[in-house]
Amino acid sequence: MSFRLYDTAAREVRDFVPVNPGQVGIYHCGLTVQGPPHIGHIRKEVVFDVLRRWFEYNGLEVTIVANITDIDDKILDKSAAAGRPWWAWAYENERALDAAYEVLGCDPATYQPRATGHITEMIELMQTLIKNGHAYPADDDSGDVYFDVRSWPSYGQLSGQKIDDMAAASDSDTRAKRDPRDFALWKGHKEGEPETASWPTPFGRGRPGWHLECSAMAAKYLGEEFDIHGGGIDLQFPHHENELAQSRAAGQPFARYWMHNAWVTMSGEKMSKSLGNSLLVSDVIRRVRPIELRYYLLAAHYRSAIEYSEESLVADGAAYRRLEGFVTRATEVLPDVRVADAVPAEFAAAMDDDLSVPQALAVLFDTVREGNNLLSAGRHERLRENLASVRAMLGVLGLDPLAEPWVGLDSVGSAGDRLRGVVDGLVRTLLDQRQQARERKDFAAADAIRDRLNSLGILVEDSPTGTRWELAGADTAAERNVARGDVD
RNA sequence: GGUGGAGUGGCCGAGAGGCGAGGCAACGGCCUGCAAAGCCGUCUACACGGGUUCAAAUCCCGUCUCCACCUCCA
Repeated sequence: MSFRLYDTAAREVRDFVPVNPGQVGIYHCGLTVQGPPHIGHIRKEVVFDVLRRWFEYNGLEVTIVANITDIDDKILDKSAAAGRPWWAWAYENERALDAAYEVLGCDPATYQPRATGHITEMIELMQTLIKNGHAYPADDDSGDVYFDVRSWPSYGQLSGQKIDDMAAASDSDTRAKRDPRDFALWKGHKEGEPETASWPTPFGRGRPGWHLECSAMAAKYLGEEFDIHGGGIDLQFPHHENELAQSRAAGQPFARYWMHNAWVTMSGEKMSKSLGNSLLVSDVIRRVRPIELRYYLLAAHYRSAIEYSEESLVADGAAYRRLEGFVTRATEVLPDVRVADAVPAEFAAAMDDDLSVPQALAVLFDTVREGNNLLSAGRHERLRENLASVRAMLGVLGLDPLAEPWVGLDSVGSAGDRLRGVVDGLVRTLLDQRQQARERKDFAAADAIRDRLNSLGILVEDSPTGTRWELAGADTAAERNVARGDVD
């Protein structure tokens, strides 16, 4: 493949060359599980899911490691405020995050290591850094361990900043620091913090500084040199800058490419908790189908901010239903079409160019328009190729309505299957009566049946091959599958 | 103070010297008993002021506005 990726460190698009031919190792920062995920958090997951799918389409073997930061200041603060153990709080939010991945059709990471499970690796890394002269334990008895930024000349290379222009680090007390910019590798245990939130080290009891875990875990699972390190753009500094400094100072080459996605903003500003809960993934998927939310989050280029609005979310839902509608109608005519092995060259070229999803979507929409024309013209042989191609493109984006996880009734179970059969049978009975009315030109009666179904939230659509019905605004893929049927 | 990004048609959103990206909405037409869906068409935009060029949304200079990061952030 001739994939090109914008590398934050180089500030330009670079040819992608993996460390090991045929394989890709990706590390992206999961979440600090201090609360349930909002749609900004999950955008990152969707972006990296599309990246993974594109690599897999191209035959590469992909390993994805996404950390879970399950101990930090905010987790301690919020769990204490809620009167719950920090570990219960963190784990509950980790499960909410996993549920959000799943509902948006993101394949799980190869592994999701937790910070608290890698204390030993962090201690080893600190010892290496101290031995190399790049870190030091605080000489008060705080138990803190700091990275010595002055000892690392290229500190600031990722974010393009000079040490002397930076503000002092505020993540810990500055008294014991040699330079105010030094950052904490390890935070000594403080009075009033739970004993369970501290671990023994040669430097005293304490807990991980945020940055250290990623250096330790990335090296453990992906090796000392790996392909892509990613996350939200805000992580560029300080988090990724610090990771890079730690790992390089410990003698590791670390990531070859740095990939950062932009924000979901509201009213032009970064999303934050003050905006309330309305944009939690769990809440938004009550208003739009998860697959439409996925479309919304991937339709813009990953390096462009998405300015959230209810209107654009709804508009993108309509755009997705245009794609889905074609697949549905064409599949009714040609039920045995398989997904094509290859996507159109123009689509591939767009994806290869730094994951240019907007241009790839333009190719997809053009192909769908052509497909709709073939469908009306009854040109089934060409339609067959067209549909196979459309589904291949949708598959790369994780949006094929006939592929997992969007199809299949596993989550509904046999009771749901039976219910679907019952509902379909009832609706079909009414639609049969409507058809009889239409045949005797009693359009008033026919329209009355349709209006009645509409008022129940059932959309009725006639086509040359029969009448289709569908539940309007179904909340979930499972529900939609339950509540949908075709009548010949 | 330092670093980086952005301003595109009613809305969303690509592009980065020359052939109207794409989507949503609206309007007109075709199709339909009527709808819906689909198709065809219409709406010729690039913050502002200069400049370079045969040609500028794109390059240069200046101005305005907005946003992010500067050690808790996806």
